[in-house]
Amino acid sequence: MTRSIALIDCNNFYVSCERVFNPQLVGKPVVVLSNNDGCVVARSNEVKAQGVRMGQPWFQLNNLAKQHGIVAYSSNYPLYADMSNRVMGMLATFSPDIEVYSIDECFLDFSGFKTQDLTLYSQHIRQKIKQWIGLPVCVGIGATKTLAKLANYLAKNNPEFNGVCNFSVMMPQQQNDWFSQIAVSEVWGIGRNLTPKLHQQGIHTVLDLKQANPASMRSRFSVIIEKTIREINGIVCIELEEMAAAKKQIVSSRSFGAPVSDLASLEQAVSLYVNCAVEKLRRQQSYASTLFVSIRTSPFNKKAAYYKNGLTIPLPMQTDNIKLLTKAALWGLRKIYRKGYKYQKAAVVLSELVSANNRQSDFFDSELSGCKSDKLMNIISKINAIMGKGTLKLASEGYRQPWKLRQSNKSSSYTTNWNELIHVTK
DNA sequence: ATCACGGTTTGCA
DNA sequence: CTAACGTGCAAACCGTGAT
Repeated sequence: MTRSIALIDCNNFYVSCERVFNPQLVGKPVVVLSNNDGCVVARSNEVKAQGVRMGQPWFQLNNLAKQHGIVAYSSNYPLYADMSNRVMGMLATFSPDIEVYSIDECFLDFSGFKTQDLTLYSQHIRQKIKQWIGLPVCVGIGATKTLAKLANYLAKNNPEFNGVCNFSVMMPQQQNDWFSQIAVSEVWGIGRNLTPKLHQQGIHTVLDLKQANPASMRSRFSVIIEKTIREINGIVCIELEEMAAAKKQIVSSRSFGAPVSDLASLEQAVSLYVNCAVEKLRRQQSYASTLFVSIRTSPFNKKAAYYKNGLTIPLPMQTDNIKLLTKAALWGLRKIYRKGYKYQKAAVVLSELVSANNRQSDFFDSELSGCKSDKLMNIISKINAIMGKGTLKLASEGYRQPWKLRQSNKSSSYTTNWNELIHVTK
């Protein structure tokens, strides 16, 4: 049976979220910046038209921003996460089979639905999400996830589709016409490194890739590209994954708001990152076997000396205990710390994760795995979940945090914090 | 010659 | 006033020592 898979993608998601609560921004050039107000991570159409690239450092855009009056927001992740949950919750009512792919994208399996009805059904979905949440979305439909992604790309970039492109009702010849107009780099899984290599092979458009030989492309590149080619030809190789698989590795890394030289500040930052990683670890009910801690100076600063180092620490037992993990991380940090450098970033990685039911119990079952501290951990997690992140924390995180993120223009957390709701009326 | 390993780099979104 | 460039994950790769 031919499948029908839809990809629903929010337009310029972060920018659109800001516009919901600040409608004067509609029609104006708006960007949202990454952590530390470093790079552009979301652009309104007006900004894209100016040639601003995804991931471009904000400081490089000073002149252009002044010239065109570009409004820049610091990223407000609590707001975007909450808006995303609302969208996903609504989408789940339109099909029983759903994969939340990213904060702004979602696959719905419409297999078994009448393909002729899907375009109208998708228009209905768009209209409801606009009406109830305020966000604009586009829908792409195809026989595979890769085709759904491509259909979505067409829906986004060609007004004649009115936000919905359905390959399932399109003639093959017409599909190929579109494919011949889309650059191969737009295909899901074809990134900036594969693109020039494909160009060398004479593959420039999606149609070129569709007609390439999957087997020989596999031997030349990888199995990934073989799957991609087959998917463009309508053969499902990438299944819908309704249950998010447990992560094999959990990373918490962040750049500092200002360079840091003293060990004490690094210790605070690393403690916070361990906290953050452990929250994720416990949410997926896993235990870590090793912890990796690393620090580095800025690779961009040519005037100051560069230094980076990291250390993998095997843990005496599989654990989710924040005290034990913090202790290990700080021990590692002190090993790799060198005086006299301006550090810009630290990271904590938990790996060799095992899920709760596969966990090996410790023969000696010491206090570390025992009930006492586990109970304390559970209580800390619960209180933080109810009262807000960071309500309770280990003292090693520190009270004043001069190294914390720069966020010079963050909007209010309108939907997740009562105290910030007031700003809506100001 | 081949494998398992760990650590590092690459690639992608 | 100046300097200022993200994060998270997995797969691929690569050197090493063991078999």
